[in-house]
Amino acid sequence: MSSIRDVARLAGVSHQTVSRVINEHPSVREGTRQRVLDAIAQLDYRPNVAARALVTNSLNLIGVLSATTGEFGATSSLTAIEEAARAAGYSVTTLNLPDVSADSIHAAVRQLQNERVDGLIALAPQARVSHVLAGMRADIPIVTLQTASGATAETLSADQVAGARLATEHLISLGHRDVVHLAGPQDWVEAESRMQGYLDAMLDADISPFPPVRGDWTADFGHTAGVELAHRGDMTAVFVANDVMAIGLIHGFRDMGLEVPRDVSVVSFDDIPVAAHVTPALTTVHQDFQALGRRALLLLLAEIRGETPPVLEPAHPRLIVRDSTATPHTVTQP
Amino acid sequence: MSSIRDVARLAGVSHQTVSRVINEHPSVREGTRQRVLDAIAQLDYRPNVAARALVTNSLNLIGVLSATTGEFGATSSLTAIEEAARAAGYSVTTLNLPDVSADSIHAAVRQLQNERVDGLIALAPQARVSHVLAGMRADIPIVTLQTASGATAETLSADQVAGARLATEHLISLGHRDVVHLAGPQDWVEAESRMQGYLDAMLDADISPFPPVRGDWTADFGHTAGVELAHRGDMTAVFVANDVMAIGLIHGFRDMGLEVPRDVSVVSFDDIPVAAHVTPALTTVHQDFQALGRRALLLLLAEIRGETPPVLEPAHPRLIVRDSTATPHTVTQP
DNA sequence: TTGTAGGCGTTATCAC
DNA sequence: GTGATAACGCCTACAA
Repeated sequence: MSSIRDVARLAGVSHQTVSRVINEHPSVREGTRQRVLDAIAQLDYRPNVAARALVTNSLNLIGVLSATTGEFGATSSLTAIEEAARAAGYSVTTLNLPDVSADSIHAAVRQLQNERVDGLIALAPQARVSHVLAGMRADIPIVTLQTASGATAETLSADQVAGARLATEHLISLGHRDVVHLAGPQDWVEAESRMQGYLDAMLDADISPFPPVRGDWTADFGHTAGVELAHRGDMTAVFVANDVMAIGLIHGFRDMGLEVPRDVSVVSFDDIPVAAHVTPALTTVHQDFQALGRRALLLLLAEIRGETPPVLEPAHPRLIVRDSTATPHTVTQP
Repeated sequence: MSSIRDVARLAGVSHQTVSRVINEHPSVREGTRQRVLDAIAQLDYRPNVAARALVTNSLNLIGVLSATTGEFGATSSLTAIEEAARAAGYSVTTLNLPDVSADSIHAAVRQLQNERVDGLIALAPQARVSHVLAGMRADIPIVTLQTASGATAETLSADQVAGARLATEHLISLGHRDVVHLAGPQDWVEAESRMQGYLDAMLDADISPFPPVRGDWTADFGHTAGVELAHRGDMTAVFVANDVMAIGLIHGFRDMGLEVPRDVSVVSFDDIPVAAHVTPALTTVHQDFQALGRRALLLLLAEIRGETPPVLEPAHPRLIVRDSTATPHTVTQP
């Protein structure tokens, strides 16, 4: 593997001139530049990132701390982050948290710092993670994605509350009053925001909300919840915090002889790729996870470069109405 | 940020001794070792990876070249790779291919080499990608994941053919003879293997197979195919190359008044998390994508270290029978 | 516009 | 067992 000096020798210049060409320094005569470029091509020379990092003190690397388990949203955001980062000349290293204890979070951040990342994006929707992060004051910029609470670190999210309100209001506008919320895990900021949107919508309509059912995002839990709610039988609609749980919920309902939307309406959140194809097709709130990822990266780069961060208005989720909602049974058959 | 010399000064030794302690060199007196360790802790010293990489010529970095679009399988494997790599002391950088042209593949490998990865795993199920990779002879080890064809590079995969055969034989054993295969894209090795399994099973049972329908893995395509196949109406069962397409297919069938499994049976591949909860619950072939990822990493590490690669027997997919299959209509109602 | 000197933080080599 | 010295490949600063 040839070095900058080999190129210099071949081009008949000093290694410093080669460095200038590589870094696009303006004061290099065009002829010299060409000779150097030729030599570079001829030797298939590639700058050594380690050597450069040693002196510039930056590897042009950003870290992603992920506490997700391959959900659709997180995966989409991650891909977007990676692409945007490379486009900006940074490479990306990902670290999956084994659990969300303060210890593993500390260890993970420490590890990423040891790897000399220039900044890091936390793809960690659990409130606890953002809190631990906020309380750590690592000496690199950190942007937390998909988290709504202000905390200390830079945070960013779609407007989950508005989306949830949209979903709930859709049910109410159809005539539902007995609307249950199947929520996400307590610790997740998104879960809280979506619940907030539900509560807001219910109270605005002068309906007293039910105590929410706490789920864990999985289809399996949704199924269990479906069976239980069918037993209770005191609601005509459910707002579910994500599509995957909704699919399980509908399954549970069916096992108990309840059909959606004939007997119960269901609205959920995310618009995963199969949402339009399951039976019934899901009425759901669509989010642009990729845009979210790109924006997180923009924010982080601004912080790394010490620029003033761009002003980013929150993304606006929108409701997609499909087959899982209808006017309530009791209303259509008085 | 303190350096090895700061530690040396504080511990009253030479920087070289500190280096020995860090690298667990045997010949350091225990007392000295402790003093150095204390100094390290006191200064919160962290080795500079760039400086180390400069002299060892390795960043302890492995690259993952991904040509997938967030499918369940690829995502699971990627996570497993990342975790296994970190456990082995390597960090991971991911590069998503914008497209699978030879140019982008070349550029991507080049980019990863510029980043000084010690080896790379291609999470690229398209045959073309493995071919381009095999023809490139980059000067770093490359392991290709989820690819069955031998090619030149190290490859690794679950036994897709066996899994597909299992699925098809299940249909045949139920009494189906008119079994259509909704395949994956032509270029994907997995798609080819699954088709091969279908063909094998059909021929073994002395049934002449249908020409397969080419899909693209998406639920949307599945839906289109469902509508078309319903028009044709010449089959009693479909073996679909993945669950997501199967969900779309069933949707398309339903739009045309065909119920699964009453009118048509469907078997698919992957066992994604919602497979058990959609209606009807999918009979499908389960694969352990995480194990696949871990094995890919094992193979790569062996190559990087110049060891003889471990002998890995292919993973054995298994069939999970749920509700989407039944005995054929024409047989149950003679 | 171009070249020379020095140093970034670490490991390897060879003394002692 | 420990230390001095020389790289590793590059960039910054300064000199020509």
